[in-house]
Order: sequence, then structure tokens, then C-alpha cells
Amino acid sequence: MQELFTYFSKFAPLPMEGKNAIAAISQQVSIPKNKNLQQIGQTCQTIYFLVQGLARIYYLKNEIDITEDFYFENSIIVRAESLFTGRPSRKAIQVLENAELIAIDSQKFFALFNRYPEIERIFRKIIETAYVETINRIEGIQFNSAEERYQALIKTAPDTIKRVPLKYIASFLGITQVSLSRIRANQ
Amino acid sequence: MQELFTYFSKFAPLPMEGKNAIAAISQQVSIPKNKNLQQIGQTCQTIYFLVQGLARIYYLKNEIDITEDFYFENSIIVRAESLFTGRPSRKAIQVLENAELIAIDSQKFFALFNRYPEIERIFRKIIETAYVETINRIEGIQFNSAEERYQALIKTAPDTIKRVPLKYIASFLGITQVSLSRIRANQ
DNA sequence: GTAATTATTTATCATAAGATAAATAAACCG
DNA sequence: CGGTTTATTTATCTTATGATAAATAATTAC
Repeated sequence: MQELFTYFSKFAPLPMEGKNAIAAISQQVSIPKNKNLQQIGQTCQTIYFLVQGLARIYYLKNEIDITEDFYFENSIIVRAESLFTGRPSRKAIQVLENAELIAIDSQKFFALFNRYPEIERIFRKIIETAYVETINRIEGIQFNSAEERYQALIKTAPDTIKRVPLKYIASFLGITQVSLSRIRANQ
Repeated sequence: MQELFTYFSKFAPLPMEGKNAIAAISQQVSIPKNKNLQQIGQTCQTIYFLVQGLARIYYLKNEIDITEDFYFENSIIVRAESLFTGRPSRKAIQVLENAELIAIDSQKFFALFNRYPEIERIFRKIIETAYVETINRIEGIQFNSAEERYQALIKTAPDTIKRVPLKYIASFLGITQVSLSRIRANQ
């Protein structure tokens, strides 16, 4: 739990009482490499914090597997389109390395907001940050060539190339696996 | 102000005292068609609510004007990458029709969060909603052809085609103006 | 209302990236 | 360890979209 609170403390202070309240609704989870943490079709009712390992969110489009995003140590993983709408998610969370996570019951977590405004504030700031990242990502996709996007990834998230199979990276970059391979060959 | 509070009430209830506090830090603004409401390089310190008219956020990439997003009546306009980081924005807000807005001082607005948790809650939910829309938009860009993206826009936001000049729509869809024109001709 | 500006379309040519298939290379499993 | 599966690369061919230029249409300003 310590990693989680260290992460939270970057957004706003959280008194001990609030920490205890969160600890009471959280569980440690271990998942082996390549297993899905959440399946497509399940409604997102858990806020995950990745302590150790690597994960991705993906979905299927015409039977093709498309990676929406990657998650590394010390990050929150939620399927926002489901968590914030209450609708079943079209997306799955898959772990790409053996992983240790903290699972927080989202209903109970949201219920804490009334008693602990600090928790609501931290969560708000986490979402604000995620929102900004997503906006920036659109910009990165919009008018960059496949090669520029690959180079940008190497620069901004070199871990991705090192730790993630290329087949998952290609769709994340919005290109085919074959195209990514071609780009890599031209370097 | 009434339009703003009606909009807010969709997210969470807001007592009269909170409304008055917001009214006290807000101003009505009128801007003529095609004028910039905020310039590139300014730090975002205002939360706008569009009462009447139409606006867009745009930025320049290699001297090319790229539309990030469009905003219609009854929506909040902020340059999130600046508002949430405190850094100067690389983006401008331009009004595409004569517009009526409510301008809320963001510093003062955020300061209200401590006294009125309801306001923080409303704002959090607004950002959550915007975040989900942005995630969905990435999905729409990622593996759709230019034509599919154009068709999707006609379907999900027909107002855009009716009210916005095509030159602004093209970059929003991630394609050139010429390409958009070609797509329209093939229908 | 006419000229000047700006937006949109059309045409031509070039190219990045998709589709498909096959060859290697790497990872996994009994 | 050897065989099987899975991932990555390479090759060929096709196509959607970009770049550029020019024509037409619409809007704006005097």
C-alpha cells in the first residue's frame, strides 16, 4: 500500500485516517504474465494501481486486437469509458509481465469522497493529469507519420520498446505490425 | 448565468450559496465572429462557458493551423494542457460565430473548492466526461479511414458540418482540406 | 454591385502505409 | 533438447491520401 500512498501524495496530502479508509477497501492482487485482469464486457468497478509489472488496455475492432494504452509501475489503471458511465467496457486489461497490483473497489472509493474531500481531490487531479496526457496523445497521432510516432515513442517512453512485444506497439501507434517492422528496418 | 447552472446541475446539485460564489467571480463576455478569445502563448486562467455561438481550439504545427476541437452551446471551454499544468498554452480559442460566454476566473474558481465541495465535485465530473470523450476520440481516429471519420462526424455531430467551415473540419479529422473535398465529392 | 479576398473543388502525380503471403527468428512446452 | 507455436521480418503489389497547382465558388469590403 505504501507505493499507492506515495503516488497519491504527489497530487495532494492525505491524512492517515483517509489512508486507512482506502486500505480497508483495497486488496493486493498478483496476476501472471499475459493473463487478463479484466475481460471485455465487464463493467469497470475496480481502480487498479500497478505496483510491479506492466499492463495494457486493449479492445477488438473487427476481430483485430488494438492496444489503447500501456501502463508501467506506479500508475493507476481504469477503463474510464466504463467507470465513469457505468456501462460495460468494450476493453480488457491484460498484464504483460507478472504483476502486483492494488485493487480498490470503485463504488466504495467514490463513497469515501463525502467523508474525505482530500480523496476526491487526489482522484480529481489524477483524472486531470490523465486527461491532459490523452489530449497530448491525440496531437501526437493527428499529423505525424508512422515513423515520427515511432521515434516519439522511443524518445518519450523507451521502456515501451524494451518491454512490450512489437505486435502490441504497432496498434498503439495506429499502424500495422508489418509497417512497424519496415520502419524499424529503415533505421 | 442561468444556462451555466443548468449545465452544472446535470453533474451534481449546487446550493444557492455556491451559485452566488461562482456568480461573484464570473463575467459575461461577447466576442465577434472569427476573433480569438485567447491567444497562443497565454496561460489558461479562465474557464469559459459558451452560452451562444460556436468556438474551436486550434494550434499551429509547422505554420499549419490544426483544429483540436469544436465547442457548441452549453459547453465548457478550457485549454486543459495549460490550465492543469500552469504552463503557457500552445493553443488558441477562436470564436467561429458571434458568441456569448461566461468567463470564470480559474484561480478563484479552484479556491472555492475548499468551501464548496459541491463545486469541486461538479468540476471533477465535467473533467471525467471530457476525458472519456477524448479517449473515445482516439479510438475514432486510430483505425478509421478518412472517409469513415467524416461519416462518423456527420452522424455524431451534424452541426459541425453545417456550421463550421470545411477548412477547419479537415484538420480536426486529421486530413487535408483537399482530401476532405475529395471524400465529399465521392458521396 | 463589383472587385478583391477567401474557401472549396478538381486534376495530376508521388508516396507512405495497407494487404497478403512467405521466410526467419524467437519463445515456449513437454 | 527438439518440436511446435508465436513473433518478427522481408517481399510484392495495391491504394488511400498527401503535395502541388489551378479552376471555380462563395464571402467580404468598399
